[in-house]
Amino acid sequence: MKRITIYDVAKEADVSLATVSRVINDSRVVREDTRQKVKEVIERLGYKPNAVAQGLALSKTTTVSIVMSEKLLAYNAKILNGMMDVAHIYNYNIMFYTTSKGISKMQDVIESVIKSRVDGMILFNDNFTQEEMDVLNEYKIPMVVVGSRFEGERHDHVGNVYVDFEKLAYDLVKDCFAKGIDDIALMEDKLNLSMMNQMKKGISRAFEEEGKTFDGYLSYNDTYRTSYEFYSDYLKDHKPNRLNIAFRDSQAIAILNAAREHGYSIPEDLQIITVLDDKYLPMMRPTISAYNIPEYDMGAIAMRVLTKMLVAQDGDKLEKNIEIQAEPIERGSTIHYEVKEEAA
Amino acid sequence: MKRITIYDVAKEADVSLATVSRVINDSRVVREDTRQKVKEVIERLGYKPNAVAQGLALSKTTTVSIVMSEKLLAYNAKILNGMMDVAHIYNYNIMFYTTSKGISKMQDVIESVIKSRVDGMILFNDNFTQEEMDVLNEYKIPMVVVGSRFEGERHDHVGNVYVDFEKLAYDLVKDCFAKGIDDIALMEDKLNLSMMNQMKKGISRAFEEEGKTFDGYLSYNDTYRTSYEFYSDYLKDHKPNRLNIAFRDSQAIAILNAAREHGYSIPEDLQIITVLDDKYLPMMRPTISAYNIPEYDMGAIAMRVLTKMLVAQDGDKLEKNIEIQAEPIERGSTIHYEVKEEAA
DNA sequence: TTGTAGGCGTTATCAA
DNA sequence: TTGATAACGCCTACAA
Repeated sequence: MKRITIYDVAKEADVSLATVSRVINDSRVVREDTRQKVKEVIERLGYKPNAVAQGLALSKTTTVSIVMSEKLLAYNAKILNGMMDVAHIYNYNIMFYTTSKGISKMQDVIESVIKSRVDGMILFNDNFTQEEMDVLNEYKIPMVVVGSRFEGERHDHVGNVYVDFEKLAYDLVKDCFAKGIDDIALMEDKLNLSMMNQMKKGISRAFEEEGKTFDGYLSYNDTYRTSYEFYSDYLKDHKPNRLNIAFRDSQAIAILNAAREHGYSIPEDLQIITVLDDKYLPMMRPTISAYNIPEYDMGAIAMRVLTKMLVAQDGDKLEKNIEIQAEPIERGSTIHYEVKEEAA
Repeated sequence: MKRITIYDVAKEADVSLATVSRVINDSRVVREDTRQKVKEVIERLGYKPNAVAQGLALSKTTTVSIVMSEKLLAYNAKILNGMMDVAHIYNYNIMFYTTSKGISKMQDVIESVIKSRVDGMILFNDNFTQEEMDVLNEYKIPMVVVGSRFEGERHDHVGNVYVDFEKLAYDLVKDCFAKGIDDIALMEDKLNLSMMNQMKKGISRAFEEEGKTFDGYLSYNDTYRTSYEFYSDYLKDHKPNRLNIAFRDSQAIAILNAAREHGYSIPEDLQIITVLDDKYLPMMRPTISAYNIPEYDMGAIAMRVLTKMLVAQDGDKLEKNIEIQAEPIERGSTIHYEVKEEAA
């Protein structure tokens, strides 16, 4: 069961190992007939180059790591798929790391990432502290932060692929004002705190521009059950807000179920819009409006940016910061008004 | 920016690299004061052992790969979390591979897995052919197949952590018979074909034991949209079956929505039960019954079995095949009958 | 076009 | 208890 090595191939093909190395690396200096001979032997022996040895020899592992929190994993399958596909196209392997509260802290992950000498990494925003970022910065590992706008210091080795949630929220609220709605609630989502903050900022900015103050931030726990109970409770001594902004599906569904059970109808009494779309939203009755965030693309772009960073020479200018556009999708949980665009 | 190596540490600490190697590997033969000295230097220089070089020297990478299909990723977050946590506990890194129709075929993945010299791998069932398995078998890579019962040849290097869907389906149908229901439909799920087949087998076996034939297999496409349309159509010239078995949430929800829109009420006119539970099922109205499959544990167990296989000596007997129990969860979409158990 | 030899960063064996 | 030194499997000048 001994794994066969480049030596075995060389001996069998009666050439030196350098030649074998050349053919497996597609060097063009090797004569056609010897190339064929070597290839035949490789095939016959079933030789597979040892990537570990290659990595050591080249100081380059052609693997990049992706690290995200376990909690977010369930919501980011598409983004992950985008990353995986692009990584595969560029022949990068993926070292996958998750962080979880009890078991595996970001610190451990960073330690592992450094030891395994990956060429670069992708980090999900909301998943690291400034301290942790500092460690990473010491090692100057090329990385791209994905999700929301990265608000830390911009080093040359970090890129950012993001949705501008501040702007999204701002635009949404401005739009509501134009429709005469200013009774707005934003449901907290503890899973995405920095995104949450950016949303809050955007909403507040819109309010302030009208000389108003936003006070519709509803803070509670982060599961469906607790959201549902919270909102059921809330409705006992509040009327529902006219527009309710939820971040994820389960919050939106919690509002929907609780409101209906309190005799309210949607969208007449209250409207609901979710930020992150999801296949479950159109399964609800009524269907729930959301934003179309091209998650797969976002992952794909993030990985592509990273691969570009990895091959870039010093001095190459490349766009490491890319904003992803999110478009509203109107469904049954919001009322459609005439679009107020002036230009055709 | 040169990465510092064991040599740098050795020189700085004024010992040989062998000694440094000993302290980072917790060898007990090194004198306490030199250990301290070396440790201090390691700390000061921020030295991190190069896992690639270690891998080469030891012929052991302490990484295992997980490979699953992109489509399944969205449904298997918990199982993945279980695997990741256990891997982390045992200090294994994870090489993550996904297969997708257009981009990355199983064959490529196998190629990569072999090249990267992982110590073992976890495969999701329904994601490989016999041929591919044959390739893997040649290399005798320790692996565990997770999900459903593995029906291929049992080599010594493959384990299996699974839910017995045949039995689950059989028991469910027997139960129905006992309640006087024999009008049963099973919705096809193209994402999980081998599980589907095992379900079908179990149902058919139960029917045959009663001298009946099962003909309620409803086959169609695999998205919510198409399921919904299919079932809406189906209801135009069929009455709904009394019991409808769905595999995943979206199929169950499709049935629920379509049936209600046709004026049927649930569970009075038709009952629905889903195999794979999910947080969305209890959000529906009515809430939808399902089975409790401990997914996180399943992943954790699978990874644990793999790690055990990796350290096992030849001749060690260890339980590589583990069945995971699934318990029914009764919710609003099924009618609760008195349990017919005899023993208290 | 091919081969030789040194290096990539560790671990392990054997002496000292 | 420590230190040389030979692997581990590959790549790449440099020489032939």
